[in-house]
Amino acid sequence: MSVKISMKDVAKEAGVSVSTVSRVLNNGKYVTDETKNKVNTAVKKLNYRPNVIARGLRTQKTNSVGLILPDITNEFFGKLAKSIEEKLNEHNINLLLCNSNENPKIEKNYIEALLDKSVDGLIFISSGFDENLDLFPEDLPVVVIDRRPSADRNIYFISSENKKGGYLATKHLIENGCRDILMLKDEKLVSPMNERLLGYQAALRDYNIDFRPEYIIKSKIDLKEIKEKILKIHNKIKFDGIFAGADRLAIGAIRTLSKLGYQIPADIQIVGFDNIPFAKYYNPSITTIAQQIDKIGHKSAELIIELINNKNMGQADSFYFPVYLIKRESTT
Amino acid sequence: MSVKISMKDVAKEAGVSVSTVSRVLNNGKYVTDETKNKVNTAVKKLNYRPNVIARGLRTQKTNSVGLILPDITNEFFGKLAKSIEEKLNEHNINLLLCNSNENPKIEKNYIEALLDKSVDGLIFISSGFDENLDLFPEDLPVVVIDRRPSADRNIYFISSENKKGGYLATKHLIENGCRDILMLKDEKLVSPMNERLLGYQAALRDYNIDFRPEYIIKSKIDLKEIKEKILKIHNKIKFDGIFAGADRLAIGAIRTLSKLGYQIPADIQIVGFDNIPFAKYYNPSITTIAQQIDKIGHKSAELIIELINNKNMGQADSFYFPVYLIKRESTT
DNA sequence: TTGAAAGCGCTAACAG
DNA sequence: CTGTTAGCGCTTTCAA
Repeated sequence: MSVKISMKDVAKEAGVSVSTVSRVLNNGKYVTDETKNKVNTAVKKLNYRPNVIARGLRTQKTNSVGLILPDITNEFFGKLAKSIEEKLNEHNINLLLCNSNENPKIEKNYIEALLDKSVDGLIFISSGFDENLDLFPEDLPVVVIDRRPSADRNIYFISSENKKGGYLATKHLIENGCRDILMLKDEKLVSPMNERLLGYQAALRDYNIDFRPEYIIKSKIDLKEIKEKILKIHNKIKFDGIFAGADRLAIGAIRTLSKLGYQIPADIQIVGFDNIPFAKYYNPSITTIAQQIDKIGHKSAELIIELINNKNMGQADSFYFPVYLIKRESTT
Repeated sequence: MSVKISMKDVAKEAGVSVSTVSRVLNNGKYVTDETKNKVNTAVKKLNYRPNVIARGLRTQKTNSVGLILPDITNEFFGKLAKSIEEKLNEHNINLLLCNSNENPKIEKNYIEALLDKSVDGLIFISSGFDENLDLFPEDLPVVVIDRRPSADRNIYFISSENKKGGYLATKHLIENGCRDILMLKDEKLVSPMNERLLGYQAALRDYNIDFRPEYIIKSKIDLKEIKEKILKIHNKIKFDGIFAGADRLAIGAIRTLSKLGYQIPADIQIVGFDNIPFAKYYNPSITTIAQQIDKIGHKSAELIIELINNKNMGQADSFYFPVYLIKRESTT
């Protein structure tokens, strides 16, 4: 079975020329039903499958899209990847997935590899090193998600209403009686977390609570590191509420504080961000800000497809998806 | 910048022929250092990058490997994908990732798409529908992970010592005093869970405890479904220990039982499987059987590379990686 | 050591 | 409506 069948074989079998076979396979315009049948029969009989490499060489299209993201094991990116892939698959577009591991060097290699592979478009979640954006050719369809490029590039961007999320979380804590509210965030300079921080600050301001920089706790989004940070500050700073910029941070915090003897939410209330599946099943379950990951993923896929089919869409747009608070046991 | 540079341009710039350029780029054999220099200079100057599509058409190699797995948002598969990708990346091989979503139909489409793309090899985690294995051409390098194909195919297979894991978990519970031990497993007929079940049964036998089929609780690996199952049986069946075939199942069970008022581990002890990152940070932290996912991933990648480079490796092997128990708070 | 030329499998003018 | 032909960019004989 392993002998490769080409269009030539089909053409011979059907008694027509290769171009006719090609026509039938591609759109069927200008072909009699009879020839069409002959060709289709031959295709079936020989079990012919077009060689997409050859087609790609000729058409300069590969029907593939690259996705570069920082870490597939992070449930946010994992779900995003899944929903993007789902949508692309509906359109018979393949996804080339690349983990940059938050490493600009690896990210650069991947961008180049994907360009070499002639992907039709690129969906990009930055590791935070904006210079890599310069690697994209002008005419390559690109959609950036989640982490906004700081430079004033004319680029499509999709994310959640992060600032609003930070505001909602903080407001919820304040209205529940918290006055000394920590924020847990990552260390990135440019990231959705900074928007969340802005929301946090805005809420404090609206409720006439002073913002204190030492209440911002920075940590990688890593259970172990956040544990160490909490241990380090819990008896130096007095606090009755925590806005964690990611559910992972919330989990690390809850676990650590519980071990220290604090009651959640009686002593300390906590709000997370992302609504990862475990948030609902943690002990206690975690109040969190939900992002509509599926919508973001599907929109990205749809947008990249649109850009591929119609490269001149003019001024690039940004899209921000709504977030909402889900009340659970970690707040009163 | 967006004008595509081809070998022709480089040849012209360097004042040599395309075949010489090709030689320099590929191995540099039979070329004077002088010509080599001229070519390399031209390559740099023009910022030339070879067109991998054209090369693929010519050489029938694509330097890419397909990975089909059931669900990237499952942390086990996510980590696996990451470690596979890592290793392949070291060898400049690209990974085409496909989510079958546990759906044989989608899986079939992906297999065909990957074959069409002329991937050099395929790493495969089955959705459980063995017929799809028949789609692989005889001469395609294939490595199957985790879910063993039932048929007697001559195929490379890699997984953990699942039976031993089930044994260790159950033994631990028994030695901690449990006598009525539930096992939580998925509903798949062919899967690592069945090996784990065998280990569970073996341990019961070794300790002279009767195996009772009604103590096997079947559920999708889904927090919500396991919750429903637990609610349904907790006052029908008396039990003092649970071996959960996956940490997700353990989490669903712990959460549900806690809400019902049971103390973990005082009333009921629980052992999970996989050692997902959250296992350590759950409340209570979860005793679990750890798989060496990185080793499995790296081995798969190395193996597929070997198979690609040397297709006739004769009789296919199987590899089983050790597992071990990590003691945490969910058992005494 | 180098160059000319064929051809991988396909699509897209162009001619008929 | 169909066939002939050129050529996408590269590698690989073959001849020089």
